[in-house]
Amino acid sequence: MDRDEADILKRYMVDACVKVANSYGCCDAVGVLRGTLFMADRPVSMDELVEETGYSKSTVSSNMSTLERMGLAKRVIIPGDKRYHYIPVTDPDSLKKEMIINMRHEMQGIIVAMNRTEVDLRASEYMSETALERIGKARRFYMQTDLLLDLISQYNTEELIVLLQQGFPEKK
Amino acid sequence: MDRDEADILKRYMVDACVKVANSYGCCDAVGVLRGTLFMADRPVSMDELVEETGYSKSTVSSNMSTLERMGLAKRVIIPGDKRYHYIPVTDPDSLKKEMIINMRHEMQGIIVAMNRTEVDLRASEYMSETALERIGKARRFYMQTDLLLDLISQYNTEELIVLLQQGFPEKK
DNA sequence: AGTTCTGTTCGGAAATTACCAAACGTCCGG
DNA sequence: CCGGACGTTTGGTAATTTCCGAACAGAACT
Repeated sequence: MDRDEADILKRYMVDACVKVANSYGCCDAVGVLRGTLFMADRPVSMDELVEETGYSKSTVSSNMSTLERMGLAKRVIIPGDKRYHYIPVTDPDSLKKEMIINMRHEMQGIIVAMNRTEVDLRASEYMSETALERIGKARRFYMQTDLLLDLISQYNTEELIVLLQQGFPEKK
Repeated sequence: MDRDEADILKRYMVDACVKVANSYGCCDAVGVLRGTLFMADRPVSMDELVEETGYSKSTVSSNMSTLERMGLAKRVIIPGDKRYHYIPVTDPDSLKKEMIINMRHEMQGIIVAMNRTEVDLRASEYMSETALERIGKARRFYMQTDLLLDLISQYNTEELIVLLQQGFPEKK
């Protein structure tokens, strides 16, 4: 297969991955690399990624590191080849786990901030009831969401779908 | 309450909001404004936001628009005042809805890309079985997740927690 | 009509980021 | 101990983004 053909085949995935990457504040290269990796039919070495994406070696190196950190790519060892090779992470459980970890991290950051703010507020002579109440309400939301995410992480997606589709036992 | 006192009180929330904003690829100003708005004990006009954040009017204007677009702030009308006033969105249902919409949007973008890629792949003379299989597997994951998000959006958080905590009826 | 008080948009300056090429460190096989 | 193949880190540059001030447009009031 020639380069042009490969580029045409992967363009939609690359575009979609770039959009996702951007929505998380990552640069285009992360998306391009993710899409390219996804469309490869075998583990890909760094030079091949350089070749296929047109980015420099250093750009590929650093952005593959971020993809790895995000849990979207993994290094594998090819016997008889001392270079690293990358494969995309497509395993549903890993992807789901990664998504949930990220979301919980966000929740927990906000919860910690709210706790600290509440302490400050109560110590302040200008203690605002409105602010305290708002913090209480919002914190309850974030803590509930965090708990929900924890529960969700204990089931796999199929189980969750079944559970939610059957819903509550009918109350007569 | 003087400015310094207010700044101390809101610092944790501002920091946390900036972090969240950055993780979504937004600039600091979005986070600062969100945190400031959250800590206000009444609807805030744009000049007050200018005053409290130190950003210029134009910066506040454009970034408040993005906060509104993200569903994190809302404009309200104060009778007898022709200026706009902002309030933070803290309603759990709205926040949850917004989160789910964003995630589903991401899922659907990838699904569309995969569908198009599959068409291309099947039409290609170099049709890669590996790629086809990977797309099938991944698409199933994204479609399932999308369905799950849809189901999740039909319950409120309390209901979901109860449902998942009781789990499946014990099978003897 | 004109005036004043809004908020948005525009153009440019400053700061930040993405990217590349080259230098560097490291690991292996001789 | 020495080359050679790899991947990472660094320094500089080009491009992008952020932000501000000024110009602008729209109400509401006189």
